[in-house]
Amino acid sequence: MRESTALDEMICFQLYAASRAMTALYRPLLDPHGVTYPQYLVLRVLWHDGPTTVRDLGRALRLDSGTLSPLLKRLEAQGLLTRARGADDERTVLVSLTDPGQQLRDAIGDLTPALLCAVDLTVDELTQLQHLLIRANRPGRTA
Amino acid sequence: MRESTALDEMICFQLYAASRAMTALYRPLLDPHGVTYPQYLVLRVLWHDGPTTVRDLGRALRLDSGTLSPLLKRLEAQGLLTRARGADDERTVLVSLTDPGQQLRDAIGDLTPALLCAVDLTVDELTQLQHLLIRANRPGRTA
DNA sequence: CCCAATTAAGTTGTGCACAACCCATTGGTG
DNA sequence: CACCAATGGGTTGTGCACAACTTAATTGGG
Repeated sequence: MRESTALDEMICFQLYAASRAMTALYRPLLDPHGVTYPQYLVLRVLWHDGPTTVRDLGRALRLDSGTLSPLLKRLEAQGLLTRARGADDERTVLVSLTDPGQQLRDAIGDLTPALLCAVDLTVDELTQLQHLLIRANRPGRTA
Repeated sequence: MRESTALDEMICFQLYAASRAMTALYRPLLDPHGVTYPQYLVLRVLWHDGPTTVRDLGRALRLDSGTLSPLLKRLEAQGLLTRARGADDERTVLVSLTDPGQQLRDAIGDLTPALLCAVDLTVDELTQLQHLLIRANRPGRTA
């Protein structure tokens, strides 16, 4: 049967499908607040770390400026954050939350319970999955 | 520290990051053949199952016609497949591989080895990950 | 000091993902 | 037969992801 249902292919498809299913779970929870899942991830970094450069946001989320620039522009247009050129280094742009951006943290609240009950996994299995994914995200030999 | 690095959030981000990292691994392998990762998934279904309706492709890949229609149109423009309205049911469209589409299977070959050595996981861990993802893709209580 | 290489953001173009819609065909049911 | 809900596929609009490129600022070496 050749490689029709080979191991790696299955894992890769499951990963791809699970990632899309996960954002689909977040959608109805975030939609009322007017933000998407990637936007929510950016906000989480800002809630946790305070004002952050575009470069550091990119490092944290593994996204480049081609993705972040328009995304941040949309969040800025919503009044959730501001962007300002760095004083010391004019190349950098520092992203800071506005008051509405800060308040959104409490408005959205903790999404954990809603998500946990939507997945058929125990807490142990989730922890296991998390550790495997973290290791999977740390590639071995890129060459 | 509130829910700044909560369990579910970490897993969801790891899933999101791992999925993107995975398609990034496929990109250089598929690029020379002129297909993307989602296009490759469609081809795999066709290689495995033969002519398939758009509806069944959507069920297999968990994608709707809004995603599949333009994707299939691009594969058709490349001469890799053809689309034809069903004879019995005029609503359905049957997707069939052309000869070049069939030959691409051998041209691309088995990508497993290249992918395995790019991930820092043992075969056992990959199997474990696969089973967890399969269960994660089977949601518990949607309501 | 000056210039080349590097870095930080942004822009452009392509393709995926999905919601919201449209339309034609189908398969009942009255 | 007439009607009507359901189904299959397509289109439109928005946003994400990324490659490739551009521009401006910075840094380091001669």
